Amino acid sequence: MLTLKQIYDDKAAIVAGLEKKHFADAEAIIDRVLEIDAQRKAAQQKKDNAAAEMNQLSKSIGMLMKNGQKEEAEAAKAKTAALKENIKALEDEQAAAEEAQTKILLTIPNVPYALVPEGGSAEDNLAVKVGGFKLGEKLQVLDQPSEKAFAAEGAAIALKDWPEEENPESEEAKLPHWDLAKQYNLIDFDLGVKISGAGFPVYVGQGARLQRALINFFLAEGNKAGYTEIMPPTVVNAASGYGTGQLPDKEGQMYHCEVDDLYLIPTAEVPVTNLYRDVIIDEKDLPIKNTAYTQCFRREAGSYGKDVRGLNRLHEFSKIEIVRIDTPEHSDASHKEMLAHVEGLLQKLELPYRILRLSGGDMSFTAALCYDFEVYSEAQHRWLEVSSTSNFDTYQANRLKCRYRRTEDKKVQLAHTLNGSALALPRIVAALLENNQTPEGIRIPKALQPFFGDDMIR
RNA sequence: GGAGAGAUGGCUGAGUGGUCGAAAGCACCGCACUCGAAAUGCGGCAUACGGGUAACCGUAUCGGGGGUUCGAAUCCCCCUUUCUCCGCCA
Repeated sequence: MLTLKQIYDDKAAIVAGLEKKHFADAEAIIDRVLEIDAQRKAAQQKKDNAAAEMNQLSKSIGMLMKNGQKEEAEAAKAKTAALKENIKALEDEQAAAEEAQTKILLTIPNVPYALVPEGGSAEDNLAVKVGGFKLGEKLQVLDQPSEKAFAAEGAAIALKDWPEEENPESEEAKLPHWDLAKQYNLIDFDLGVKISGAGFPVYVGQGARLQRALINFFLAEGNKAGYTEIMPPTVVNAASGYGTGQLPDKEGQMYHCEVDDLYLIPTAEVPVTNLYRDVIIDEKDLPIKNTAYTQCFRREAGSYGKDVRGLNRLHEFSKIEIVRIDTPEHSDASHKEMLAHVEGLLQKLELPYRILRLSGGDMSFTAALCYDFEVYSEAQHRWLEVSSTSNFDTYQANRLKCRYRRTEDKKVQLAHTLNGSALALPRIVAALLENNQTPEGIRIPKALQPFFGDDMIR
């Protein structure tokens, strides 16, 4: 949720930012918030004054009682009734204004950073780097350290100009992962349908072992990079849903246990970020770096077609998330470290990837700056999103009331929150199976072999 | 699931209707003493919102919500949660 201070400080910038995010009627809605805010302030002033008067009166009644001046006390008491009613009315007025204001603020998305490309769709996303393959003459930033590549703005390509012919296609024909899953008996989709429904695959034998290997590999890499491992609950209350912004924005996308009013998490971001809800952190403890593996649950209402085939889109899947809490001054550096971490994972898995800076219209509701990582599926001939790594600036922190105390002046202020997938399993598995198939079996990348316990799925 | 006892500031912990936003101790910060440190002494030390250039002032907050009362940390009701006992159980 945006802060009122952000709006008061630079309304024009906020409105422009919201328009970049293709948020309709930005100016009118912001004006409405300010209008309600004026009412809120007026009501509070009146209420505060009335309450101050009441407090004075009550105090004097106490003194009079103590001194045995009963009649004077009774006279004073008589005056309180009207005052009390007035306070109640003003309190209601203030509460109503606050509620109306919050309700609107919750519907306003975060404001994108200046770096975010203009545009309303995925076509406008900017490919800023590729790795694991060469992209002709188009992107000359290949295989460079992240820091440098992200600085090389000139080399970026909007997806609408992406040279499809340069995609890392294989010479020979490759089977899609749903065929491979059957051939090697790795995943049983039909059994999943029987016991749960579509989108709940059953991993079997080497398929299940591959899941475990990837989870352990990702957690081990996270640990190596200094992230603290967290194992949170997979079910959260509504307050946590609001804290990270899934509610009310994505109400229908989460599984909801109505009897207990609990939600199945769509990502570990929710419980792990909410660890810091209503917390004031010492600046010296920042940045906080956590990683967590959880199962993730998404209803994915409205998805269809090739997007949901095989492992491409599931209702339940495994994901390792990295979450950071940081100062405003350092959050950008944190974000870059996270990007480098995710990139490193893809390199170790020897997958061809591209990194996209999402356009204003394609970013999530809560993000200020977001990069997607996609890997190329040689059998499906398409790019699959495997990570989304974002900086939320103070947007989540404001809802969470996640603040930190600055060392220098002891001031309390909102922290920045960041998170990213590192990584989500299903599409990684799809690409691994499809890209590494050989006549002898499916090759396991070197880095993963110690975790899988073999160099090949046979 | 049943019964009982709790939930107070960063921590410990006093407070059972009237200057209680809250004693005291610890922790922390500043100053004094000291060559320096320890010890000691003095002072400071919550958050949000509103007003004010500011000093500062007002309001709210003692797990959360509602109620009684002129006045609630204190009394009543509901919820959450912790502990103890019983039941059930991986």
